[in-house]
Order: sequence, then C-alpha cells, then structure tokens
Amino acid sequence: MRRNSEFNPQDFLPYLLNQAAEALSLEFQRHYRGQYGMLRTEWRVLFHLGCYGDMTAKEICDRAGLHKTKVSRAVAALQTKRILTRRELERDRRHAILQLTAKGQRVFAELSRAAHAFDSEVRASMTPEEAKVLHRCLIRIAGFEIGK
Amino acid sequence: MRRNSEFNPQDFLPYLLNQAAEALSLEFQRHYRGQYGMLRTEWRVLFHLGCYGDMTAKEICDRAGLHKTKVSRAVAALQTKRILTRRELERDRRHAILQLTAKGQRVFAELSRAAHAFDSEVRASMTPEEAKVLHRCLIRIAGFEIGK
DNA sequence: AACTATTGGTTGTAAATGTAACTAACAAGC
DNA sequence: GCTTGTTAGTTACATTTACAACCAATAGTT
Repeated sequence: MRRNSEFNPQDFLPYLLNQAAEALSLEFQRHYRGQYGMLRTEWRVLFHLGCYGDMTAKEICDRAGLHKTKVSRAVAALQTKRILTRRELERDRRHAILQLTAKGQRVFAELSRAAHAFDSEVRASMTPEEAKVLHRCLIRIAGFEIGK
Repeated sequence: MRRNSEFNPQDFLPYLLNQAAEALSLEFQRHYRGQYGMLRTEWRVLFHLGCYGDMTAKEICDRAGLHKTKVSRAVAALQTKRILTRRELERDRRHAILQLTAKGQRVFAELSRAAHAFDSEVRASMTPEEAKVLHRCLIRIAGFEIGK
C-alpha cells in the first residue's frame, strides 16, 4: 500500500502535542498518584487552590477549564482525603468557598516543590530561548485568557 | 489564604501542555467525530495506516505509543465501519496485517486533507521560526523519560 | 516430543469521564 | 405573593479507558 510521505503523525500538531502532554503527565502522575492516591483532576484542583488561594468550585472550573462535574467529584474526593474543607457563604448559600486544610497545605507544598523540580528538569533539555518560545506558543494554542 | 506567587499552573509544563493539547484535540475532533462517528483512537489508527501503509496492530501500538487493548478495540470498530480489513499471515497466525479498504482510503484522504488544513491554520498563529522550535521541543518532550 | 516462556491479540471488569437531567438558592418581572 | 430564569453544584447513566487475566500461536529448552 502506498505511503503518504507528505504528512505524517509527528507533523500534525494535535497529535504531537498529545504525545508530549501524555508523556509528561504520565511521568509526573507518579508523584501525586503513588504518594497521595490522587487523581489528575484532584491534583489540579489542589494546585489551583494552593496557587491562587481559597475560591469556589465555579472559579476553579473557569480558571482550569474543567467541567463542573469533574471539579465536583474531585472536590468530594479531596474532602474525604481531608485535604480541603467547604465553607458555605451566608449571603448566598449556593456558593461554598473551598479552602485547604493544614494537611492540604502540606501536601500542596510538597507537590508544588516536586512540580517545580520536575519542570526544571524538563526545561533543562532546552535552551532558555526555546523554553520561552515553547511557552508562548502553548499559551497561544491553549487560548489562554488571563485574569478572566 | 496566602497565595503562592512564584509558581502557577500555566508555568507548569505538564499542565500547560495538557491545556494546549486538549484545546486542539477537541477542536479537530469535530472532523472525524461528527462526520464519521470515529473516536480519537480510531482516527489515530486510521492515520497511521494511511501514512505508513499496511501493518500489524503491534506495529501501530509501538509507533503510536498506544496500549494494545486500545488498538484492539479501535481496530474492531474500524472493521465494522468497513474502513479496514485484517489479513492473517500464513507464516505466523498470531499476526494480522491491517489494511485500509477503498472506503478507508477515501476517508483517510479526506481527514488527512482536513488535518493538513487545520495544522496550517494553527501554524499561521506563529512565525516559521517559532513553529520549528515548538516542533523540536515537543519531539524531545514526547520521548522524555526522567532519569531513565 | 514435552515443558516453559514469549508474543500478538482479545475479553472481562472496575474505574474515570462526558452528557444530560436534576436540585436548591437566588434574582427579576409581574 | 407567584411565576420564570439563572446560577452553583450534584446525581444518574451511558461511554471510554485502564488493568489484569486470558487464549492461541510460536520459539526456545531439555
């Protein structure tokens, strides 16, 4: 069967991006999965709370680009793991502010350190200039909107 | 609660990569999902067969970095969709060569064209130099294995 | 030949995800 | 007050995926 030499998977950005993302995610997973029995979405929720401070589930959805059901389940799981607590607002009882417990903050600190180290290690495989370009391109592709 | 200003999600490569990959994948999905009712893994299998010619399921696993169960089910699905056929090898009946049907080749041609157009569109948002750097970095990351 | 190991691939089942429908709290219009 | 609409979040169910066990064919060893 003939080969299509003009275009192969490695040149298709969605595919290549996926491969790269998968490789890194799988690798870093070991930190939160093995050690703390967390799932990817749970780690993300923790990450956002740790980085940006207390907020509602809705805010996490918006910032992280996650669907509310995913966040809802992750929050429930993190709650039973005693990593966060919910505090209902008096003025509007639909909202609940999520905040890390002492344990949650400890776990975040450790994972955050691991993440930082991991990130540095990956970046060590490229020049500072490359890292900058990569970051810029990815932000653009992700359609990032900061401060929204 | 205090904020951690040194390190936030969009600076963490696994996270950022995932956002970008997800954004592109979701966008391109519409082409194979809506039109042909295919799943992502199915499109990938088709993509590989179309690009590299007939091969066994094992070869697809290796090339695409997919688990054999995923490929197995994708192949089964593509078979019922009459996109590919399997031909058992005489010399070793564990192997089966997968090959696209006429319909499969037609579908591949169309999707391949769509993929190409899509890719160009994404690339249009960056300079040729940026595109090169991006490609290089992603290739490197995709083959990334820590301390191994 | 008989025995074990390996390989290509499938199947069963539990976990995770996506989608839609739902509840509860509030807001706006009448 | 009573509708209607919107928002935050949960639940139910169907689809997808992951992981392990499995089967059949072959290779390697004795």
